[in-house]
Amino acid sequence: MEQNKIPQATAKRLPLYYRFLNNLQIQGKTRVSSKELSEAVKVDSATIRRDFSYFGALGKKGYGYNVEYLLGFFRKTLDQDELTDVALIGVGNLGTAFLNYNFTKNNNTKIVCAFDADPNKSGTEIGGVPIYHIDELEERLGNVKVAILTIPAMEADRITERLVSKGVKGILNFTPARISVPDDVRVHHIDLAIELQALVYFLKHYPLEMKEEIL
Amino acid sequence: MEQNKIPQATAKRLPLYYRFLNNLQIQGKTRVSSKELSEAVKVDSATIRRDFSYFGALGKKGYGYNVEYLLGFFRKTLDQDELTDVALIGVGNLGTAFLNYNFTKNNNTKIVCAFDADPNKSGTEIGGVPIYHIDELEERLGNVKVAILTIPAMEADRITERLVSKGVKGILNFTPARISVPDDVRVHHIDLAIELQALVYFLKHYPLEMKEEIL
DNA sequence: GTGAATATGTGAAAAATATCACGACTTATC
DNA sequence: GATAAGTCGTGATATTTTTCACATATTCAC
Repeated sequence: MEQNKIPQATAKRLPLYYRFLNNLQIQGKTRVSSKELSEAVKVDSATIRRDFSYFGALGKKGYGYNVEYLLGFFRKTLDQDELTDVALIGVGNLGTAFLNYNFTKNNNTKIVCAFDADPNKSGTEIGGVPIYHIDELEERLGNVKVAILTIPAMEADRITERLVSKGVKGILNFTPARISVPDDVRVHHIDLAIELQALVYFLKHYPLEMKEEIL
Repeated sequence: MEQNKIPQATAKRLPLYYRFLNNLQIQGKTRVSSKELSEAVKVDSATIRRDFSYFGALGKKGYGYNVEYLLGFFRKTLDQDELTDVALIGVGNLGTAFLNYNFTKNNNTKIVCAFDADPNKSGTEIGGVPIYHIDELEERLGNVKVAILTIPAMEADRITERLVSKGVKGILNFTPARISVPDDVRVHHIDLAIELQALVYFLKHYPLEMKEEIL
């Protein structure tokens, strides 16, 4: 809430910066320049400096940035200290990939429950996350505010409605369906087929430019 | 190559438009307005009209767009008639999700081969796609120009190098690693952990605005 | 200390993207 | 056919994002 004057483009890069700073610290590096960081994350160094500058003067001229200080700052900014609970809907291959991925390690998010329509999956667990039948969604969801949707497109609307009426405010939607939600619910779409098609389109129509990094 | 004057933001939306037009045709609709389309794909109607206008006057004032005509136009524009072969590297949960997803149905892309380091997977196939051992990459890859990377981050650099030296020009990178490639190779990063973190960040810091659709 | 090298932070400019708003044309209705 | 309603295509404008380029400050080597 503090300053939401931070451009969205910047906000989207913060987790990326955070992870690389984390890597640097693990490697024992104590300082880093915007140029080095730029090479690592493939973002223009001026953009990085600009991004950081929205939070104040975090670096030192002629020196660069102190890794530990910067990391500490971002930890607070990105709320790395409080864990956000997440629910996963749809335990197919994609859903399973999420469950096996240990988000908590580098992230402030944790998948606390998963749901699937297949009764054979109910009662089991993957990656330590219990899987419930989708019919139990309302009773098992608790106070979770964020959900990952990895179900068939056909069911997206119905499940979304149920999630929203249980108070979910953020949805990471992997289905091709463009779901409708109230204004106070945020949806990020990640459409794998479209990403692939867009890549192919760029390859054919935007020949060898000096740029990468479109996404 | 024709006109690469089409803005990249527009180009990224084309596959989305294409898919929804396809749905409309299947539903038997013959005409559609930018307003209707807008509601379906959650993109401002003026933006849609602007996007379309880069390709000329595709619609009719007072009428809207003819679904069949528009679809035919995009089919050509998006090269839906020629199939692009794709290789998949890394047959874990995420990779398997891709193999089971039938891209060819609505898309102009086809995964023709997959590779994994696990010898138990070599020789098998998933979704009709043969899986080879990663050691056979060079001999089995053939003339494939696009690859999907669903492997552990640690191996990203080495595999990328091998792909690039075999002539791959486009990589859809799902690893958290930011890979380095020559200027004529295009990489799109999709970083699942970062997407989730960004969503959480937006939820906490950008309270209930009237906008959705950040991604 | 001193000079060279390094790197930030930012005003200003550029580029990219999104939106407004309206003239022009089409369709539908009576 | 005349009127009303609907919708595109686009000039103009607004907004967002990126990049340039440099004054200013710090570090390093000797």
